Amino acid sequence: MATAENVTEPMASWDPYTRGCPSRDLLDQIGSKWAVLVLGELGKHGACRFTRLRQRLAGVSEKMLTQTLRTLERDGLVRRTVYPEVPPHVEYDLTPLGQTLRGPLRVLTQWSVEHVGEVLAARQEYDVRAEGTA
Amino acid sequence: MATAENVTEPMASWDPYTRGCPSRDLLDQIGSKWAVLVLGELGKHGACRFTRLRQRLAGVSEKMLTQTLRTLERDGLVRRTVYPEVPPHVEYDLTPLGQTLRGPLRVLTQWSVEHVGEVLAARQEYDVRAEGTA
DNA sequence: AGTGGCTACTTACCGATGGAGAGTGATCAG
DNA sequence: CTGATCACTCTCCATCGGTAAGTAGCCACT
Repeated sequence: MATAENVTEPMASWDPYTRGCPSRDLLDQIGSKWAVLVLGELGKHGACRFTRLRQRLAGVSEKMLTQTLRTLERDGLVRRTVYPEVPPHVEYDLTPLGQTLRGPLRVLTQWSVEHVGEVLAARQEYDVRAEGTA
Repeated sequence: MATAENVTEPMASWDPYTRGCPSRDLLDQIGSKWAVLVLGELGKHGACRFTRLRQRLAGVSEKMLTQTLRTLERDGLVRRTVYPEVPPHVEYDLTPLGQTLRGPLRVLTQWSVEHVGEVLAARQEYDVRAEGTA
């Protein structure tokens, strides 16, 4: 786990339940809407260009895709490779660190797909009860 | 608009990569900042009152805690129990469906705690490179 | 010569979302 | 009749996300 030497302590007291802890921010980032989908897509199909990624993640705006990729790159989860051609050619793929997130995110994604029916049902039930109360 | 068929449908074609798919919304919800922490906390320590929860999730505003709990309740992940006393007494705990999320979320949380050091290091490196470029 | 197209972004604008903090209602202790 | 408790609820403001248009460099077509 200790790959970094000049950085902060190995782990000691990282706790997402503490205000301002970097692990909370990180948890927020990796759990965010577009980051989950970008990482999932790159994990499944390997390296991908900007426009292709944009098509795969139906509904993402260019602004958000750029922003998400920048953050992921800065966090060392995604690698950005530029081929200096015309027209521009840029490819994105997962770093080894990004690879380690594939499992956790796949599990989460699968959960949402598997249980979305139950959740939808619960919502209807809740809404009906709420109307009765109102 | 509540027909039994569209609710109990097993899964068929639910895909978070599709725009407007309920599974994408759900994935977004369960991965959101406060939902992860609320579910994690209720999963670890069991039933909890509002004020106690607010203390444990250092930094959450009352508004967001209320909102998060409402959403989680509506989605059938959290149960809200009111004891009609004065002063008010409300307890929250996980439903069986909520329990099934404990695993996936614990894995994600652990990942962020374990790898936050590497990410912090990557950020520093990125920022140094960016300054050199600028 | 000029127009448009390709690709990967930026930028400007605006409505939606999230956070800080004060207010609310019911009841009882003092 | 003032203050305390608990779980909200409301208001105000800053930040965020989405939409759409602009940018840069080179090429093909007219």
